[in-house]
Amino acid sequence: MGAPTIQGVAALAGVSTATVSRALAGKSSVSEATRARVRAAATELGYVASATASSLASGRTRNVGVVLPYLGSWFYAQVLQGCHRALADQGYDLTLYHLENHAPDNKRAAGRRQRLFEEFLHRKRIDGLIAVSLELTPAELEGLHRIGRPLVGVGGPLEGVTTLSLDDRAVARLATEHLLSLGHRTIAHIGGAERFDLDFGLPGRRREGYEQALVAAGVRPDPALVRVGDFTIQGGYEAALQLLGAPRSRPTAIFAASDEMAIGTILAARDLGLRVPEDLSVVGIDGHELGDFFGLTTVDQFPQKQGRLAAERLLAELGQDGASHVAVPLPYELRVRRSTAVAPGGSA
Amino acid sequence: MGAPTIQGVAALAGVSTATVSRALAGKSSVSEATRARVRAAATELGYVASATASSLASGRTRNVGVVLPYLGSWFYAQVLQGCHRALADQGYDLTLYHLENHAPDNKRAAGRRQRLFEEFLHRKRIDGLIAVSLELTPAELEGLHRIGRPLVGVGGPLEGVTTLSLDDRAVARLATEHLLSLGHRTIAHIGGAERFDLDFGLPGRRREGYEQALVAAGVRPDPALVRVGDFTIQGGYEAALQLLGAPRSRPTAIFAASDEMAIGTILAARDLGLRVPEDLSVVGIDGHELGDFFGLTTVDQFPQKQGRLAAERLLAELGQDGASHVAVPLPYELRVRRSTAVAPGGSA
DNA sequence: GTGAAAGCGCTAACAG
DNA sequence: CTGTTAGCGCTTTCAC
Repeated sequence: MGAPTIQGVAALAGVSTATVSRALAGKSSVSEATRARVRAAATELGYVASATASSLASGRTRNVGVVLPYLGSWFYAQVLQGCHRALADQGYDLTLYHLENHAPDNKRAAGRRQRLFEEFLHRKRIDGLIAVSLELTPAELEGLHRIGRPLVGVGGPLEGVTTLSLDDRAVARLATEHLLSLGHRTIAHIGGAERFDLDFGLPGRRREGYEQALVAAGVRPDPALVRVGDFTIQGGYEAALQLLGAPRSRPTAIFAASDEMAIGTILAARDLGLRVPEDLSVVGIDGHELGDFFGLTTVDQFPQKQGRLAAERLLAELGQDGASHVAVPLPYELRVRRSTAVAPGGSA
Repeated sequence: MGAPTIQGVAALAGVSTATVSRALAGKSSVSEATRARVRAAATELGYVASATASSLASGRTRNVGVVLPYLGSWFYAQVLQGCHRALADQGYDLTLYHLENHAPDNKRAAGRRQRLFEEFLHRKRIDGLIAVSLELTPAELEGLHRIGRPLVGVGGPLEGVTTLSLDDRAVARLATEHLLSLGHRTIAHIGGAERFDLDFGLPGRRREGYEQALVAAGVRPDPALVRVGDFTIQGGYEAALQLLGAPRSRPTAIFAASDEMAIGTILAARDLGLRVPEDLSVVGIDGHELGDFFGLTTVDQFPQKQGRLAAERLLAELGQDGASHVAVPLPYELRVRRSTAVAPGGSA
């Protein structure tokens, strides 16, 4: 007994296969009576249309690919979850393409990556693609366009691609202005090293926003107050130890470019016997789930919503045929918790 | 210009489409000379076989589904990553089916879940399925079998399904014995509440292992030393506060059923002014990435490897036709770091 | 070794 | 509103 086919349903309902197809696809050109009979037959047989056959015949797969780095990080998992839900609600499957951490000398990872852009993505299994935080080589970008399907990027500008992106400078300014408004003047920053194949210069833009806010407030940016972390708790911890260990120029506030680094900062402060926020204010970026537990003030960027918006955008482009290729700004919001307060001895 | 088809390759190579198919599929019945010509033609045209057409014709999709809960948690993301890599290395795509958190009154989530088991999984888009930590209703399980494809479970026994599972009792015994061997006698446990639709009684089994180890060492289990958390840092923190706040019967060691709860325990101890490990030893389960930072002693269960093993198992079942339906034990290993030490005033 | 031909199960004109 | 008729782009007998 193979699985039921459209033929079986047609026979049972006493109509042609074309009618079954139309009825089940919800086309308007089917009488309600017929549709009901077809539905009943389909249910009775437990019929579900074969995606492969349907795809081949129609040219639509009802499947979307998502290319994503760092599956292990909370942030990207949230984005993925947002994509998944939005797609599933529209009946779409999601095929996951994970891009591994890019160690330059890792041959195997490089091979996997190449195979992704040259083989997997070209199998016509997907109607469209969502690319999250990808910095691509020209060859890879060309490969992406060559698949000839709508493409939506999240988090970085891709040549000729609709992209949802966060205004990193504005976010960093907002975080820094929050600290300034509390009277802080010695504000340190833990950012990220500029890597080659990721982030689209994100660390740089956040640092710029930080400096812009300082300058606008008449505070002179001090390079000694800037450290780089690797966006992990540990990285933030270590950078914060350096910053807070300096006896002379210890900052009264630290703005970290990610919540995980901010949490590392809070832990470092504790280990040094500093109280947060009495002795040190800390603010991060992301809206990480742990932020609540640590009382972390942050600029939330709603990662799950980013995934949802990307999926909705892509589905829209699949619906109408004209791709727009616009840049869409992503929402963000300052979320004040217990890790920030008026500067010691200062006044707001 | 549509994408190149097998026809174009055949024409360019001067052979039939059948030969192109065979040559590219690596069948032995093609002369090396022909194969080389076909390869060259395919490369020249940038030809990649359409997965949908190939699937329809052959009945094999080269795609595997992964059903997974809690995408947001580090642990499951690791499992997924392990699956993905193993599958991709064999040329398989991975279609992700995320099962949302099961709030009993959440109609939308329940609807999504039902649709998954009755529609998405039956579209013949996948050759097989990996089910991670799913506790299913009989109807859902029946639905899974009805798709008529190989099935591999991770983390819980599914009726008539090959399952990779951790010996939770043994793991809990190992963790507890580690503490006992350091001279601890007042050992508390932070476990999980038994939920209805998940975990296969995992919290219960871990608690049993804990009690077995105690009894074997001549220590009488004390229900007052057991608290439930929700497997998060926050949950562990709160449970630990309760445990450590009791002035009379404060434990010298805490065994948490997950690393995240163990980390919460460490943070709670710090907030109470207790030193780890001098005043309190802490051990967890998982092998969480944060364990290193916090110096957490744990029983590692290699989640990424779990995903890889599941994928390899499934691919094996796809290769040979006979499903085995055996239970495969998962590896684990005690990993001693700085959070455990000899009991205060005791001796090992 | 290679080619011809028959589908895989569905959708999409085109008629009526 | 419904049926008939071609395929979608491959894989796979079955011949040669």
